[in-house]
Amino acid sequence: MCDYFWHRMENDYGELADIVGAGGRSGPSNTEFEPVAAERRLPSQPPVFFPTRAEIPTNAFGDPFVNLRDPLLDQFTSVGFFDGAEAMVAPASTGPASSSRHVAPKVLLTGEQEMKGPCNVFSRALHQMSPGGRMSSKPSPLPPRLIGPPPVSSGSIAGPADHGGGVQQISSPRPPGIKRRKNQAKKVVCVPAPAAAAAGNRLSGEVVPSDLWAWRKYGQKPIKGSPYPRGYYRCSSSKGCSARKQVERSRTDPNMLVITYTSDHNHPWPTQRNALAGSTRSQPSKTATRNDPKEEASSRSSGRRVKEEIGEMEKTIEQAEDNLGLDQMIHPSYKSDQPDDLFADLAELEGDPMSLVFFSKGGFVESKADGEKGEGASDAFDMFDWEGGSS
DNA sequence: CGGTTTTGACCTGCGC
DNA sequence: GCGCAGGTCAAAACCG
Repeated sequence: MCDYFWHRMENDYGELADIVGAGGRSGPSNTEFEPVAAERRLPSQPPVFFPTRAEIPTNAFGDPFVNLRDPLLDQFTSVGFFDGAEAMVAPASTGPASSSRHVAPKVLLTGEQEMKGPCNVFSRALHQMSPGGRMSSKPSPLPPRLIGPPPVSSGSIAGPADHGGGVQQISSPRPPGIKRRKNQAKKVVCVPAPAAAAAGNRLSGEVVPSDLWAWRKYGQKPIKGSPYPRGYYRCSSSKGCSARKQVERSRTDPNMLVITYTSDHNHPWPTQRNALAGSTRSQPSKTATRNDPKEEASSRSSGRRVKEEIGEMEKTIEQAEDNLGLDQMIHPSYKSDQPDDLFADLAELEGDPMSLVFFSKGGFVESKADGEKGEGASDAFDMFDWEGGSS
């Protein structure tokens, strides 16, 4: 019942807003997922640490990753991380702290390997991952491919072998009823939907996870069997880049976003974020689907609040980025049994630059289970549970 | 002006 | 071959 919670707080708030918002409107209501509680989520000193990109191993896509179970398809697959994630936001604990439980994720590796232990162990495991995505039997100091401007090959970075060779392999058969169009390299990332958006606020869905690359939305489709639409994005950093991603809410847990990356980038990391016109829509366009005016007004209000809070955090983060010469930041690791110790624990982890953030959602998932949220809704989290043994 | 999102239409893979 | 569903295109509108 754990999730990693890397939220990049930048200006492209609208990227996933529609996926999130659409789900919030049509999905089950989760009233406990109120807009971000600023005092809990946004400490005066954001607990962020800044490993250099050279310290993060990457796969053939140039992204850090491990293999996790695809929560949508119930399969193991290579999972990329939001290496471009910047700000992190602690999940709002809706239940009493004493009943909360923070658990580090279980990392499921290709080849039935599993790795248990604290997040720091996980981060070390990342060190040992080969760029091809398989767990190396021998620890290696650093993978050949490093984060940072990746080498640009004449063709794609990954190369043909990466697609055909099953780098992003799936180790279990696809369940019936879910078909896949092509045997295409994919990596799936499961992240919590922003809390405010999960509450059904379309406009407050601006608080969205993002990554280093610049994406342009080119389509959205309703998916059969799912109440949530799927958004289609392609890389807009470079013309001719075939990298794409799909974003949709998890069917098993509407509070989770499932982001599927396909193809690879054929260009270096963008040195500058796309904060261009049109990318920061604060309100839906005239052609956008309109909500109930009341709902919309309320959403706008809460969305504004969240955005203001994010703005403060963003300043600190960007300042840190400048100091370190980074385009983006990587999150630290976190594991705690007491959610209130969150930021204190983060401070203790500062010495480990390879640590990655894993915010457990266990506490409030449990509290939700006591309420209107069914147990089944946390399936996606169970898969990542270190200690629950529920996977 | 150059970027974005939205959205209906069209294309295409897959199962029957 | 047909139909369905997912994926993509492209025009229109929006945004800074």
